[in-house]
Amino acid sequence: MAVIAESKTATVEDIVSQLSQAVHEHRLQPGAKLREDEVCDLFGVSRTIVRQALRAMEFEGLLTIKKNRGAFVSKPTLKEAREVFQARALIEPSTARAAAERATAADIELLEHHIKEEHAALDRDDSGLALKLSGDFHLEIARMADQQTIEQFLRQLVSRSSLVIALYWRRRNALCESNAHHALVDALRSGDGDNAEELMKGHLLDIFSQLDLRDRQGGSTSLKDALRR
Amino acid sequence: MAVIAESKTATVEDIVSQLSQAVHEHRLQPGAKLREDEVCDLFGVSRTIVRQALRAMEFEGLLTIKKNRGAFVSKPTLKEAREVFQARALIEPSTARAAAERATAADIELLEHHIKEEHAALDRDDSGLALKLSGDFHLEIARMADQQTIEQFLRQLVSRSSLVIALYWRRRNALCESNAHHALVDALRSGDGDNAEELMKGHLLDIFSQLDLRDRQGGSTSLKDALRR
DNA sequence: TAAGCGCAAATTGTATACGATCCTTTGCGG
DNA sequence: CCGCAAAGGATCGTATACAATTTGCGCTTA
Repeated sequence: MAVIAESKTATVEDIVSQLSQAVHEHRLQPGAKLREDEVCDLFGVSRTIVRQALRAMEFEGLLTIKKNRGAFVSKPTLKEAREVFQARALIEPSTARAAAERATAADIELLEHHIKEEHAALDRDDSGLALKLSGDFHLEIARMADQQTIEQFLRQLVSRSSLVIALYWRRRNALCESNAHHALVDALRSGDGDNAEELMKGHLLDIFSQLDLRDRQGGSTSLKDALRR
Repeated sequence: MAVIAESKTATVEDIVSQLSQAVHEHRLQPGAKLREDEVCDLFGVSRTIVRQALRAMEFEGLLTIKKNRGAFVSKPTLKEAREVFQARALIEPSTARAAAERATAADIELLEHHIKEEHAALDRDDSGLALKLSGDFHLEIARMADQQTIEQFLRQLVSRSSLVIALYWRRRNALCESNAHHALVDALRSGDGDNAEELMKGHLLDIFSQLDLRDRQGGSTSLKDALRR
């Protein structure tokens, strides 16, 4: 786990931030275990702080804490994966509409800068960072809509989306969704709420369609079945 | 329902549940302070457990923890109050539609039982309990829709709605919204998704229209008194 | 009398020690 | 050789002790 320790004592927020980013960028894969002592050593704090951080990430859906077993990066089930994107499809289109009606020039510039960074990350083959920036793009739109409650929910959904993508994405390399983001920015700039709403709806459907969310009859995950080929 | 200290050591969930219920029923008013030692004595556990419970309630939006100051029942601002009901208006209608398409006879019976309890509580002049049951009614519908992610969000929204109502409700005594709930159950029973969606939308608008936009100072309540009923 | 300063009490934040639980391994018996 | 059980180690859960911060009171002084 390539997380850098802080020179001075890290806060709960520092730990949550760094660990979250590691999950978002798929440096920590679903199922990975986070031992408390290990995190303590990495950040140079006591277990009290680490446990607060892990608990916070559990609330966000990033971790699953099993009693007396430890904290693990969540592994969303197929049902949860579908629910995440159903919820996003329910929330984000109208949020994009609201954003279009409120977007300032500075907002647009920020989004364009965001897309540029995303492209740069892809050019560097840093698909993990690109994925995180892609998520941040959606969050930025929610922020522009000036709906903090929705934004908070969306933050959780984007986090879980990252886990879903780690588990169910078909082609790991191709993340060619920047066109959709460009089109969205255009709609936001022109204040076209209808268009922004439709584009966002289509964009989410597009992502959804690229997930392999078919029922895997191996849901049993029986070891016997898995070994017989 | 027994409140006050348990004979055997209470768990974090016990404390969250009882404190949450106290907030939902307005026995704990927005702005009330929850001192850690006091909660410790009430439930007979150490501060470690109490702090976990308070932190969990903060994540749900019920409490606001100020560093080195303590935990207080949240006081949603006017903007937050609007956002809560805007979010509910966004989420709940489609949830009601999904529920209508999936409702079983047992589900309908449960909802009717719920309404009966709510009426009984109102007859007993226990408006606090009636309010909580009213919120649970909405959560029950989300559960019927089989959307756990949405249900989880709605749980937070219902919690915050309780705070909003405590602060901004016009007529504290009159909670005559059971008609809307009855109509909803009828729509759910007949599997009429369109109607359920419309009824839910209207119901939420109705509640929203009864909120008072003037600023109001909420009285503080003693924790001990609030938990003893 | 009102304002300002400072110390003490109360309250929360953090670290650590101890106890409980779970998993692995090892040893014995079949 | 295999299966079951007990012991040991590793890890987490809880309580308590100590440190840091805030708050409120009382004193002083203009």
